[in-house]
Amino acid sequence: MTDTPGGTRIEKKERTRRSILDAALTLCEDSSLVALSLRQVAKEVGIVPTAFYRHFDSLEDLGLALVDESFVSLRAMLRSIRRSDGTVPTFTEIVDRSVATLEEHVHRHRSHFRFIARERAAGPPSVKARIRHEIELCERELATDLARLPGTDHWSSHDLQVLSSLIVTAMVATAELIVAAEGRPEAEAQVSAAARTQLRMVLIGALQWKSES
Amino acid sequence: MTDTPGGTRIEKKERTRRSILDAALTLCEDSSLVALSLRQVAKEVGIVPTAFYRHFDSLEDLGLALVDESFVSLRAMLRSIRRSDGTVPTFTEIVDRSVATLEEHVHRHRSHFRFIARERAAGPPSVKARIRHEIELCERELATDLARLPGTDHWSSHDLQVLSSLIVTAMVATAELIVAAEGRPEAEAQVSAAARTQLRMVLIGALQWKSES
DNA sequence: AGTTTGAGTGAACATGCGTTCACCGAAACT
DNA sequence: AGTTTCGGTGAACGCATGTTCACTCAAACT
Repeated sequence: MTDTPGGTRIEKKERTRRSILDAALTLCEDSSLVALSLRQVAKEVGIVPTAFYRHFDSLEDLGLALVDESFVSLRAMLRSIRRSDGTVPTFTEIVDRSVATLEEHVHRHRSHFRFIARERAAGPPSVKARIRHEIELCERELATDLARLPGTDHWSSHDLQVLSSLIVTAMVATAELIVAAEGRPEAEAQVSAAARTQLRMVLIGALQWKSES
Repeated sequence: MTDTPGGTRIEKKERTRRSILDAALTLCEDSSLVALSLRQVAKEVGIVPTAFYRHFDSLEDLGLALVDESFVSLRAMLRSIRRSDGTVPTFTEIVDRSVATLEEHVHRHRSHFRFIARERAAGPPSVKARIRHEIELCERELATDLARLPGTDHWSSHDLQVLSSLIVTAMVATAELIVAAEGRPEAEAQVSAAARTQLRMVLIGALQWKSES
């Protein structure tokens, strides 16, 4: 296989593992994990099919590793959205900054986002379950963030959760549209403008609705 | 093959075609179109692999037919939501009726909904494109419905479209959750309660937001 | 220096794949 | 009655698949 010189045995193994993960991500780009073959991956990496088993028990196992990896970068995005710059931001600032951050991260980790969007719906059951679980964690994190917003003091955690899941759903859809708008900047600008509008509608609407009840 | 007696040649052909569509829908239930094999379908239907070509040019062609079929039932659902009972309904009534109708239709056409949800993200490019197009049509239909609601008179068609797409996104997500809650009535009740809350938040929020601008 | 470990090898297997082709036989036409 | 149409057949092709097994040979240990 293509060996960048570096020597210690575990380093070499880690390098091969990375190659496998990257190759798999590339190869199932326009199909799905369930349509991916072990031999295809091996050929792409430049190893013999059997060597694959030194790194993963099965393609499903590989899939789970890709899910974990993808959510590491997704979580980094959430953290950088959450990180406030000291001043207390307005709703508009929060919305603008969140959508801008989403846009940037979708570009930087395009194949991870595509992988999640695809396998969430079409992956092997265990992969789907893991993704569902990770997204639920994201929703919960967002719910605790929302709880810190002014005007939500008296909300039940259940209502926060419902609002949070609506927002996450809308943002996942937005991410998919950004990916689809790849290479058409004006289309992407439209998508992010729509996303900002939607977020504002939801936030203002939720607050308004609550103060009525 | 298994022949229910009926005789005229075109009837027989139509019956086989149906069997193929049903078999395909069943077989890719827990994988995807891209992981479906022609021989599998043929075996399930009880015909020899080559006979498949008498009905479809390729699996992709079959996929497109399944998309069309699925959206026929989806459109029926939208029509029955739109059909008013004469009286002018309140927002709450609209929301409750819409979610109830969605719930009922997801149950009645479970595999169609699952198919769309899956192939929308993982299908062959042409199938994905067709689904994307059909969903856009739904969004436009909904936008014209929203325009008939009191309080939206002065909205731009663009804003209506943005709101509409948010609602469709939320309802697609809800449909997926209903499918996932299959056979756990209390989980499903939670999902539909959350969907009603989300719809109310969005509608009230959008109206409020607009009247401010 | 000698031994163990373990990533990568390469042949072999049974199975499944899409597609081709010439063919059959009954329903549908003339 | 005679002919055409056409859904379904079955053998054959070359190729890709997942998994097994006994193997090599250098890095990592003792």
